[in-house]
Amino acid sequence: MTASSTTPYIVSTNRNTSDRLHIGGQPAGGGTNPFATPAGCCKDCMSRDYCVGSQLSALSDSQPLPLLRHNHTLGYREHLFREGDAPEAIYVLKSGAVKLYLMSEDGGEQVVSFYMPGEVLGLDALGTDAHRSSAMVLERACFCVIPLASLDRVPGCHQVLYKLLSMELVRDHHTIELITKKDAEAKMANFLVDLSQRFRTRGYSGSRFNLSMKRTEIGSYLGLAVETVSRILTRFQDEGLLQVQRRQICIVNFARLEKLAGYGALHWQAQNTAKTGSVSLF
Amino acid sequence: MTASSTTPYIVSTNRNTSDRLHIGGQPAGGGTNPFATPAGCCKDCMSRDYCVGSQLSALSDSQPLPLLRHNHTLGYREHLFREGDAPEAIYVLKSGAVKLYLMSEDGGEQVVSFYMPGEVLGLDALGTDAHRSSAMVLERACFCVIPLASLDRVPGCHQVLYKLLSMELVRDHHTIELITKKDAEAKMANFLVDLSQRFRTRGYSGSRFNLSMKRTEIGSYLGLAVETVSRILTRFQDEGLLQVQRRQICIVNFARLEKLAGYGALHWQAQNTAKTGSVSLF
DNA sequence: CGATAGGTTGACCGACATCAACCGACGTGG
DNA sequence: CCACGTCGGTTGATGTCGGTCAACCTATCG
Repeated sequence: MTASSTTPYIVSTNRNTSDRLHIGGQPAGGGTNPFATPAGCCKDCMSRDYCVGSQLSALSDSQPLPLLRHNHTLGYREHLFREGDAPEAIYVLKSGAVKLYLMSEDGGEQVVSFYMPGEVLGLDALGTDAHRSSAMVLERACFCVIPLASLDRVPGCHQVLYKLLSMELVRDHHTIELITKKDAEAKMANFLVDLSQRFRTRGYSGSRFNLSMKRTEIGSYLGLAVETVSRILTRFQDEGLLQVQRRQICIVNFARLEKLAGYGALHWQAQNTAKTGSVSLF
Repeated sequence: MTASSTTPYIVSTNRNTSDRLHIGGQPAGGGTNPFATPAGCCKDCMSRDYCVGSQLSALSDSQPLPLLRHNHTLGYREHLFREGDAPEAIYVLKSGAVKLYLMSEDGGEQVVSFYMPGEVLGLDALGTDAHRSSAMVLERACFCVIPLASLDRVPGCHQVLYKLLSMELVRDHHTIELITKKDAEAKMANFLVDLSQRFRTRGYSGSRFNLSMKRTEIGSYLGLAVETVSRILTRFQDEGLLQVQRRQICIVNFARLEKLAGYGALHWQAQNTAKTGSVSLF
């Protein structure tokens, strides 16, 4: 290991060390904790431009969002909430990475989605009495916590929450489509393209990043066996699409990956591979 | 075919005839259109007890829900809304059946979910500027239409809407689990058990009903080929689990079907088949 | 009556799960 | 510091579930 021994593309990055508060790319700020929210208000927050949560407090720009507990941090494998917990707040992920998953009675877990900085967790319990899924930290994470009780006091918050909720629904629908209609290769390509784009949006490199989840979790999310995930990753590498070393990914040929993501599916989807335009299901 | 020729269990039912406003089971009322909402108010609506939409106007029980256009009806294959349409309202399905689906650029369609009377459509576009999915009528349907503009005037509606939205989210998560972790048999069993329970909730028979969707649509929803759906259905019949004739289903051994639905998955889920208690993922 | 759409059935085979062995990284304790 | 166990990841061999192709059946409708 120790990076860059075999592949010059990949720069060694410190993963899972305690001081690492960001995911992927370079830390965008130099300070101690660049992701600390200034005053319980998004106005001066550096994540503001891509943070979907910031739309909430954008409403109350004049005065800071009340009752916003900020800079709540959790370490690897800690839970933000678990199935059955009573909903108390919604959480804006500021840094790190989180997975949302279901637990079947037999112990098997089903990863439902991965969350990146700027995304909002806990919405799926909004009107209910209990969380129906668990959220576990994959990479030391820092949150803005907005207690449900305080939401009422944010005028106009509903529009924003509705939007976030429906965005999540739409995302899930795409996930369903991805899982049912595409073959393993397309699933992986899609997954990587999606990650890449989300990293880029956040100001990180879209071509060099590291995965915050293990193969098992990718497999669970995409409905593939670990071995398949591994194999496809190395196949992609052999074909010159990307470089991979454990969790570190370096996308070499994004266009081709994108093409694989869009078509290359279960045969009846194929046909017009001619189309070259950007596909981008997401 | 012509019903009951081979299987004594199944009673011939008139499908898709113009006067048939309900799905499955027997019509619960004798009149002309038993599903006509009385006065734009849920108070006297016969679907009230199971209608999740009724929670909305329950809030404003004293005076009827304002601006509620009711008894909007659509025929087979008509669209309630399409991908790209600007959201105008939310729709409570009063009778009939609807499918929600996505269209991939290559023309393939992905069924995302099926809706039954009492369920609410259009929530996934609430905070947004366009529908991201299409809703097509599978069986002549009748809706209560609640224009988005009028929602504000219903005090306390947000709690209800949040709840509906998160319920939908949770449902989708279960769908994802179903699709990724279970084998074809378990998927079908799950699908049927789910349908059965929803019918029962609505006062119809949970053991004898007919499907409002064709095999293709079931296949798309579950991520299976049509042929597989067909084969598994006949296998279930051969094993004495149910009787099937085209769209008509009569569940004979519900317990065993339920067991298949819960476990019987991809091997690593098996193990403790000993447990006999009710499984009910849904 | 023929045309068409939905559904069933059989034969075949390929993608992917499964099983098993192995490897490197990492943490712990002697 | 090394031995060792554990965990995550890779790779190969093998089996099989379910997708694909093709033919056929049945109901429905003009």
